[in-house]
Amino acid sequence: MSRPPRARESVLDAFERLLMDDGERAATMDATARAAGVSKGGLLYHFSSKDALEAGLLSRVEDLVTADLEAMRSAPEGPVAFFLRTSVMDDDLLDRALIATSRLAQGGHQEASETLRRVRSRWEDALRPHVRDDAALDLVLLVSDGLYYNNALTGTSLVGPVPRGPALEALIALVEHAAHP
Amino acid sequence: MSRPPRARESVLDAFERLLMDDGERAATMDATARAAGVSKGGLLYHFSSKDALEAGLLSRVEDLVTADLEAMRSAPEGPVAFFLRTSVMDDDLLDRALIATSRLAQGGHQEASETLRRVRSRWEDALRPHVRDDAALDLVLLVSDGLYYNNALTGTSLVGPVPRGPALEALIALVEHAAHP
DNA sequence: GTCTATATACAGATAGAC
DNA sequence: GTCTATCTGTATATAGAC
Repeated sequence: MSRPPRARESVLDAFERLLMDDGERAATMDATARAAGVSKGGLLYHFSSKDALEAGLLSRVEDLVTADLEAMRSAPEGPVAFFLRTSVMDDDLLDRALIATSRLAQGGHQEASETLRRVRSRWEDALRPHVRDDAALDLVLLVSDGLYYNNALTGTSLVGPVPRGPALEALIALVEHAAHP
Repeated sequence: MSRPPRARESVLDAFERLLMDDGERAATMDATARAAGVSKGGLLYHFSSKDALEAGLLSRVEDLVTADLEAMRSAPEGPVAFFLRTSVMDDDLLDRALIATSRLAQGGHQEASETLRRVRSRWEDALRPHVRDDAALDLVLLVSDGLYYNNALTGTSLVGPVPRGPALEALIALVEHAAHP
């Protein structure tokens, strides 16, 4: 399990950022290389094709979700509240990777869609024991999806319609009350 | 208030469909013309640039939302249940236009993002009198966003993770119970 | 109103120097 | 490992025939 080269990670970071901020169309090899501070040839040494670059992003997502599930299991406030709270984007590694992946998926990228489905199903399995029934599980997941969707729309910028602070706490309390067994 | 030319509408339909099914990148002028059964020159007669084509989609969305708000006001089951039920994609005119618009928005299209924000705010205003408080309003809107997000991901295809039939009824009941004044 | 032909720009990818 | 130069395909847009 070797640590990946630093330049490779910078390229992935830049690719994510471009997908988030400007969308799939703007996230070209050229723009990614420029944003990462390498030449196109340099990028192509680490990722020999656009497909390889995209695959790199997807595998990063899976790793980050594994870590997130671990944190969720041991969260003092409980998995449901933890899950909802961390669905409000904090610009952390997982949030960025997930939004970038959903940009790819919405661009028709088959494997990106499958990755998102698989990720959602892993969360589903982790949350199921902590909610009353299937409707409650749907509720929790859909609220989380809604939060991600809004975060993805506003990109990294400004204030969106996503509840924060006391409004977020009230929302979590409401969902918890509706969802708990 | 003249009826728009039929060819123009076909072009918009094709553009929507391409955005939904294959994403922003695939929704080129060329592909749109081909799918609408006209030549590129023919398309450019109706929409003199890509910007004009995108603007045509956005103005269609606003019109459809106006009609939807009218229907929501007079829905027998009440605005909240109507809103949630129609957030599960039925492949109707509004659903298609909205998903296509969100593809544009996620491609970095500024006016598309603004249109979606404006639309969301119109729904917000229509729903506010029918829910208990702000947290309940957030809940209803976020569940709807979550439904749209999942519909948008699975595109027009197959079964996604979106609840249907009895599962949808259970979800609506749960949200109604949590949200009603 | 709708077509073909073409100009210009930029995408992904290859070759090979350093 | 990283660079420059270049090939090939395709996107938007223009010009002008029918």
